[in-house]
Amino acid sequence: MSQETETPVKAAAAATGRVQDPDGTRQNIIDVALREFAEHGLSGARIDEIAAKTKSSKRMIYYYFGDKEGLYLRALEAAYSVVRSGEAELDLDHLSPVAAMKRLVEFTFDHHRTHEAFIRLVMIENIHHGDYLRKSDVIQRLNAAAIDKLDALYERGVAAGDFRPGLASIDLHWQISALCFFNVSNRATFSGIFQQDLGSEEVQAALRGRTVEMVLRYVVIPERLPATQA
Amino acid sequence: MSQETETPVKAAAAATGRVQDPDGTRQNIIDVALREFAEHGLSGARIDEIAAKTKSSKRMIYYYFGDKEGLYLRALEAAYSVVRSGEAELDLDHLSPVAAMKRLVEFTFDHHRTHEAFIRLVMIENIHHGDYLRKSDVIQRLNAAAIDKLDALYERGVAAGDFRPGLASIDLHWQISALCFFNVSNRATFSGIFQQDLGSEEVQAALRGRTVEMVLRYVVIPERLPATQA
Amino acid sequence: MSQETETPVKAAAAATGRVQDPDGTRQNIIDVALREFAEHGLSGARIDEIAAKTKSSKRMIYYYFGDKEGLYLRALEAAYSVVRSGEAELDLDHLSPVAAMKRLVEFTFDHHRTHEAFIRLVMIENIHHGDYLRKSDVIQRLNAAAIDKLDALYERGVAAGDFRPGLASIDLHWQISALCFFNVSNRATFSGIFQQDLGSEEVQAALRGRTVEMVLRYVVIPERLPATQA
Amino acid sequence: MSQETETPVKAAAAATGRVQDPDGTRQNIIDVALREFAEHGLSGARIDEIAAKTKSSKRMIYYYFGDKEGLYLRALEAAYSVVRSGEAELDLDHLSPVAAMKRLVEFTFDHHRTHEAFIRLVMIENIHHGDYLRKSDVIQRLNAAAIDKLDALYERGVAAGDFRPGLASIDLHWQISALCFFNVSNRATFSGIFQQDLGSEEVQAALRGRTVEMVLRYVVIPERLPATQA
DNA sequence: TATGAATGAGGCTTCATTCAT
DNA sequence: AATGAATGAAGCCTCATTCAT
Repeated sequence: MSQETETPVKAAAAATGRVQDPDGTRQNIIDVALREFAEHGLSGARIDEIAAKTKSSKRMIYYYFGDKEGLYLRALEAAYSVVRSGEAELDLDHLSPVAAMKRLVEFTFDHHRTHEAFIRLVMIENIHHGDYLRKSDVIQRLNAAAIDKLDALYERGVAAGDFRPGLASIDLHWQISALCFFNVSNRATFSGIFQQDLGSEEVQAALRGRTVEMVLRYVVIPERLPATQA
Repeated sequence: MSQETETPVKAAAAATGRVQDPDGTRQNIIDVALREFAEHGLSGARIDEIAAKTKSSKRMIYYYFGDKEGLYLRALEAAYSVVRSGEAELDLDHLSPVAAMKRLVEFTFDHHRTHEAFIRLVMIENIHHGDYLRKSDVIQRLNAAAIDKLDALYERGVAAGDFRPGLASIDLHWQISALCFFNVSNRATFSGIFQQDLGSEEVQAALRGRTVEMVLRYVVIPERLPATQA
Repeated sequence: MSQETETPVKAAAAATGRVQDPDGTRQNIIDVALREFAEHGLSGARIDEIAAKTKSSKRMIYYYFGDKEGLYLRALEAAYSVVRSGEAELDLDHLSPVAAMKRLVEFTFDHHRTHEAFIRLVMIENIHHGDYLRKSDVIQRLNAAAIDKLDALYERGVAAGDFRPGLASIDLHWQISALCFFNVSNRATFSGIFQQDLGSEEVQAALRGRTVEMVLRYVVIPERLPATQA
Repeated sequence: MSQETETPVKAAAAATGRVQDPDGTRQNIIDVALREFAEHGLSGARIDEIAAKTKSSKRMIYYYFGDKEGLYLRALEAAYSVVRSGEAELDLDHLSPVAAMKRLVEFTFDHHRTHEAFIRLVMIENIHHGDYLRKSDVIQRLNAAAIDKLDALYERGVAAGDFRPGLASIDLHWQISALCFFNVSNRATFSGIFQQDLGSEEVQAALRGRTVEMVLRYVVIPERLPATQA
């Protein structure tokens, strides 16, 4: 989250331990804040606690972010930014449409699962009715290209005769997201109610498989389904 | 949520003019608390605000519920209780397996959609890692029978040759829940990012249809799918 | 400023030293706040300092007055209230118009001089462009009758042929106020610049005499001026 | 307030593009500080705000003035300096004593009215018991000659038989100041209480006329009063 | 001479909770 | 059973000031 590029200033900072390094200070605060807000929510997080876990001070939080809400917004943006940049690494072009779709769903499932802080921030943001997300130009821009990959893949699959025509990729995105998001967001209550730990590797592998299956059965023409799904 | 039944105590209370209705007072507090916790979260909700919206006073909250967390737990239980009792009214036995499954998904979709406070409380509870839910015997009991209906239906469908065998009803429940829950829980951010209001009647109707379709394609044997889904 | 009427509750409060006494608590806070705001201004006064000098706590300030500005407003109202009720004791009817006018000016001069906290609060309020005063219904009401006495006196004097006709009592009030107010409000800088202490009894007596003389020469017909002023 | 005169240094600064104009920087800071202190008081004014409105930076304020109080003192001195130098332009010698006195009062009235920032700083300084003024040699010197003009005029008027003998010019100065100062300093509260705007041109003209009248009636022998005042 | 980054102390306010009646 | 008054701890935020470059 904080890929530092080596500069003289930062080198000095690293050496002495406490020299001026605006970007480093900012990023460090955001990193800590992201974790704290993800863990405790906007009202539950404590500025004092965030400051304490930071390399700098409470005062600097206000210096750079104005107030608690300003910091929360930057943390939210950082979370989206990290996740989206991770998604960019996914390469589907060399796979057949069906294999690519399988890969996409698996990737999304794993990606959500390994970015719990992001999931929790999105939950928290929804509790706040999306008020902060709506204020952020950054997030708007980041997500503009979020479904481009899926869109291209779907068109390719339809052209190849593998996918059912007539679906909208934003709807597909919604469905994939729902399953992958819920797996992380509601694990605690679901596990609690049905008295079983959904977080274990075996259960997760099974859930992942069923999620892939569900999406493929929805999108792929029955005859083109892989044998394991038939 | 607070259907009052006439009791001697309440009659007396009404007669003397003094409000002496323990159960009514308790229930009224819970009703208010449920709304406030659903809106603002556990740390975001304010005891003062809850008390002010109550027919009684802050002192009574502590008298009946001990502290803020105690009140939150009761509100959470009340939310689950209301939702589960609503589900009990669903009658699937007179429908064919496929029609019944369609009905079940539609019901779940609508039920979640019309019980936003419940959804939000579950989100909040997940933010708290399910700590309070785990403490509650009431919720455990309530949910024990939550998937009985689905279980019975699935068995009936398999026996009739309509459903694929080999699925676990708890998994089906997970998948249906994921789609229906996400529809409410993440509407704000999803709408925000893709710049369209997912809450409108038309969009909701479409989402509902696709959710049904996704489940049916997953469960029902292709040949037995209704024409509209083929 | 805090005329307490003996009640059982207050008797108990006085006995134990710290029992519930809302009015007493409120009044005590206002008394302290009035002094602190008069001494340091709105931004200069410290809530902590006010609370420390109070019989109760910082928390009670917010309980009763909401915030610092709310407390300031009540202190301002209290200051006006005290001054106006003091003025009510002045009885001019048994004196001749000229003697009464002399008496009125002397009274105003002394009254301002002995209510320095009030003067300072009014200065402070003027620094704030009268924003708080304008919000206060209480002050508006209090001052409605502020110049009634002067008005009646002036009319009587004109009718008796002692006073010049054609003056407006609000203008007279303005002039008397200016001289008596300035005596207190600007004493520090005036003394500082001209290197003499204007606060001594002798200088004050002289200033008072000249103030009376200035007003009488302005209002009274020359022939009717008392010998000492001629 | 900051009439810049061309100097070699400034020329160089303009040439190189780098701002290197100590006096200009200092004066600019004082100008801004004067306005801010006048508007918000010593404790109410913000160093950050002053710095922001300055052409230079916060660091320069500390470099030139040491601390906030040092800056306030220089601003106070600047305010007195500006006002006194304005007064120097008043020429009374070519007028008759009575006309000159009228002119002096009118001038003072207008001068105060058009230098509200000065008036407010004096109010603020009085709130601080004149502590800073007393520290300033500059102000002491400036004001030494403040009443010389009035003194000379009064002596001339007495010699001409126009003015009453036996008055002290410092007392006259006090009275004139009181009326002219109050007109500005207490306009907000006076307007607020009597629900009329004292700042309008008409009302100000009337107040000015009455102030002149009051002073003339106090100083001038009745027979020598101008017809309009009789 | 000049600047942006950094700071510690202290300011105002809010919170869940308890007390006295 | 019920109420308004009271509280201590802790929360968010701001201030004048200094440091590193």
